[in-house]
Amino acid sequence: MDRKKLADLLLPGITKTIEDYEKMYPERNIEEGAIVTRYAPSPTGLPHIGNLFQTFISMHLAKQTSGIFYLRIEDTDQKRSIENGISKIIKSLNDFEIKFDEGAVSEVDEKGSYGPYIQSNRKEIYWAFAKYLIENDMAYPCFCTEEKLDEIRQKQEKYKSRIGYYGRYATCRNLSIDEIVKRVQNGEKYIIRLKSPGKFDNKFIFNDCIKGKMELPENDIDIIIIKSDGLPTYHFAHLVDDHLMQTTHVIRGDEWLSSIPIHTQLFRMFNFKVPKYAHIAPLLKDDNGTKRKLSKRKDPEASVTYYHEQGIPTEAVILYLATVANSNFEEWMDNNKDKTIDDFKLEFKKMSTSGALFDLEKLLNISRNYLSRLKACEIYERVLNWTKEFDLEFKELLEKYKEKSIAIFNIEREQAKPRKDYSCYSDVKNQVWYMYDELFDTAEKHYDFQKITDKQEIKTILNTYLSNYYSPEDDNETWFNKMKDMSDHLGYASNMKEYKNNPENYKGNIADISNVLRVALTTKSMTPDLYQIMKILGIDTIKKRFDLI
RNA sequence: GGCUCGUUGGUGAAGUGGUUUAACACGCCACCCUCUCAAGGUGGUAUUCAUGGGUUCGAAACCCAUACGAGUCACCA
Repeated sequence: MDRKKLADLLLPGITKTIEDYEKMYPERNIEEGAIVTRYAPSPTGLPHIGNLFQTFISMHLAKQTSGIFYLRIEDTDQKRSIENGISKIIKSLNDFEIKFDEGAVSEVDEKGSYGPYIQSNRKEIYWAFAKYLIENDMAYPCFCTEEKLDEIRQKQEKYKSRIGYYGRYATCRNLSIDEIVKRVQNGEKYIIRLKSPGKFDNKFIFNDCIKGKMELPENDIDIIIIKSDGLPTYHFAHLVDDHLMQTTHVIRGDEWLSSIPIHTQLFRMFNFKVPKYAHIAPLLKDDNGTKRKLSKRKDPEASVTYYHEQGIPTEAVILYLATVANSNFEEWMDNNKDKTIDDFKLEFKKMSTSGALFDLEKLLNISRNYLSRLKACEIYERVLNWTKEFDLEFKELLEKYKEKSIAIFNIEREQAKPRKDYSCYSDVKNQVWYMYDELFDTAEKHYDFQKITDKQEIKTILNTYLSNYYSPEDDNETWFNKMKDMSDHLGYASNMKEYKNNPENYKGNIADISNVLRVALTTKSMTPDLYQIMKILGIDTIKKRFDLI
């Protein structure tokens, strides 16, 4: 029997050849320098923030070079797949404006002419490629059982050799064709291994787009390319898919870096052009002084649903990830206020070679800035949307008092340097609850009076203000002048400088008076502009709240 | 254990041999601003770039060693 027939015996029923597949997928019509890249998750769960980071980078690079960003589903480990995994992945990325030019669009549909994009539908393609290797004596069947492999491993550990199926440990490597045929006909189970031509002592230079030049040993391990379930391993699928789909840049987590010897070897054995690789360092978390990879199980902020629940705008998350990707992004954004993130030129060279600590505080700061630049009505829509899922009580108030709510959100907003009160939608209620009678009346109140705490004096101030000074029609300036007048009248300094020079001449100052009004109305000593708050609350509410003191 | 990568402040980092007495941003602290807070303004916040050697007139940057950290070594991706 010759090798061609042997290949047929091992991987039966395959009619197409590599050449056939090459012809099926025409060369991509893209410009010089365009990046074709992909996100290739296994559908085992929702993406985490690290996946989002990676997809943001990939999509952005593809866009800025007029390239292609596609979604390929790596479901070759069928045990771990979850139900509707594909749709869930697509949806949660869509929330962050991560969109694909081609690839899977649901469990059953896809778009683009380089598919199928779901690996479990590509079995015969992988087999055709594996057959080619067998025919050319570059792959062979391995009959070793799990126990046998265990035995080899133990022996290697005992003699402190490198672990793996290679060299003299690769016992199935030199089986004769006759013997293979015999064992196959006996019904023995087998998998297909690569006959690695590499030598561990040979080094080669690899140039990563992010990590730069490094020296790596050749791969000499006869890795498995087709598993006993007939599906390919990651390494082999990567070769076949990224070749046929004409990926120019493989952008992925740096846990793959050590597989580079295998991957480049595979491409060379087929005489295929090796794609460029960019290995992204992971997002890290400080865990009692040591840094470790952000983990979905241990860290709530690692999961993308966290941002949804907290009401952190997805735009802010992306802005933060952009600054982590290229730290000059923030400065660029500051200097290019008229441009959007899409105009920013992301560079591999500026990406960190070691992982960055994930800084939630910084993210919230970015979020605060982002929200401060939105219009009051936009804030209203977004907060309302968020409450629909997470705070029905507040949702009803927002709907009932739409105009008023927008007015509240507009306090100190339309100015050159707007207030930055909210870092996320879930913050909003805590900041403005006292503006709604329903919430104020039922709240347990802790009045935060500061300097003036004497009940009688407080009452005097409130009554004097209401009967002699307050008028709902006053504009800001009039309102403030009246505050000054009242301060003078009651023996408090209306001029802060004056007060600082001669504090002993006064009972206090205008700030103390303002504090009394502020706290009586809101219970809080720190709020936005008091004039505007009073304007929105209205005379009736003001009276009612003063009466409570 | 083998292989590989990394180590600049509380954080993200800029920086690839000489206006660096280390940019910028977040955080923190102080002060300022005709109401508080926020914002804004001003200033402070690494005598020093993991440690030890070396190269050089000159090093955070180049070389070597050590320490520490990370990744990987599956019929998982």
